[in-house]
Amino acid sequence: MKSEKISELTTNRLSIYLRCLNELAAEGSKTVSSDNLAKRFHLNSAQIRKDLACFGEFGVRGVGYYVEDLRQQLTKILGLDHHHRVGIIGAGRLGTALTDYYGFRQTNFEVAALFDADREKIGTVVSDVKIYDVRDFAKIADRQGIDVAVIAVPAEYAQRVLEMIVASGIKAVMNFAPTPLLADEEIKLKTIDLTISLESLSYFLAGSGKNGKE
Amino acid sequence: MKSEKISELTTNRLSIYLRCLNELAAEGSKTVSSDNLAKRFHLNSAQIRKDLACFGEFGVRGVGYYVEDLRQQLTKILGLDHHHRVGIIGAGRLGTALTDYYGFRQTNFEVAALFDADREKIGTVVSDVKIYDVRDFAKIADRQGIDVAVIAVPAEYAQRVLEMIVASGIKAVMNFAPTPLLADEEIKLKTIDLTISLESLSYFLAGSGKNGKE
DNA sequence: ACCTGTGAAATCGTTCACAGCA
DNA sequence: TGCTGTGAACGATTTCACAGGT
Repeated sequence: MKSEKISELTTNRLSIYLRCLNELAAEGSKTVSSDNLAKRFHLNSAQIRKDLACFGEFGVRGVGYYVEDLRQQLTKILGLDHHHRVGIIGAGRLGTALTDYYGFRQTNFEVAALFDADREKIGTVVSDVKIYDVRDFAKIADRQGIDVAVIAVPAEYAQRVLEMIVASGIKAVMNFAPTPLLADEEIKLKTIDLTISLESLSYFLAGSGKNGKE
Repeated sequence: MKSEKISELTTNRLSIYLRCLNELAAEGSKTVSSDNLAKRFHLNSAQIRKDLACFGEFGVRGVGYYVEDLRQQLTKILGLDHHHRVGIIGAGRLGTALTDYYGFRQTNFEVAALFDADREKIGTVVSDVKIYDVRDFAKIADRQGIDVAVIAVPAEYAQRVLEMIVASGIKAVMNFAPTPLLADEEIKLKTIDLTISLESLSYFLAGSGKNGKE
């Protein structure tokens, strides 16, 4: 085990390993080797061993990893044994679609409240989640115990919304606005920029013929 | 200029530069230096010059880059001067939310058709886009000139849907199902895995106190 | 015989530093 | 003087290859 900085690339892969272990557990497998795991997605087995070695020595030489044991370890490492409450700012199409995104529930995240500036929307309910006035964000976030915020507003408001979120003491933010945001070091900000992904497809199609692959 | 392989990290940054150039052009700036661009997002100016140098010598020593010229060059390189027609498979919350996602229109992408397996949905219209039977995908895709597919179905169907898409001759695919998919080399597959992003936030909150940042 | 854990090598990406042109 | 384009240094990540445990 090494307690140095762990790269996000590594933790992202842990998510993938965990999913696979959940499947293996459901299928009744008792053990699995890194080679075996590597073949499922096409990864290198050394990478899997290295990723896991960041957190401890979970394997047994000559045998592999015990599926159930590793599953529990990864669940704990990723914090998936804790419940989180999510507030989504922006009750447009995207915000409401996310409200009942199955991935949230699956991952122990619960959408507790939506926020918008539109008078028409405030007070209404979407998928059992109430839409509040964005000006009451800090108050509601505190009252509801919200610890994760999702930014689903147009790009031009995103930075201001982020600042409001940070001011309310929330430390984990997911941003869907297609613009890079600036935040302090202690905030975990994850931007999902669909426009960049689209333009990446566009680039591929423009130069077409040449290689693709993820 | 070097015609070697260009990394996706580079083309992703081109998207960001282009956005910025569009703003600069709107503000009436005539020229901009790499140093100046670098300060807007906090990047290194050498990286910007290197990224651009992959595609040609666009700058002028002592001056910088001509905003309008570079804007047009990048638009062309990213293929944003071409129109694309999108088919979305899965007319659930996510699929329909994407249907009128503003980023599509902005980027010269047009959602031409939705596809679903649910009899109730087939034949109805969402935001002026018709929902077709997924079994007719190849036929409709061909008739409508669809060249980009979006997978917005549950994870367990995603691989099969991808194979159907590839079989119909489409080369660019965006996948929202939280599972890594396998595709041939000549297909450009971009997976946007919200579950991994969520688990990344969860990991951060679990080990909290320690550093965040994008 | 099999499989992990890990140094060492290879690859990929970023940043530095400066030559060279306007 | 100001700024680009780029080789060289640096840093991060991946892969190789094998020692060592069961």
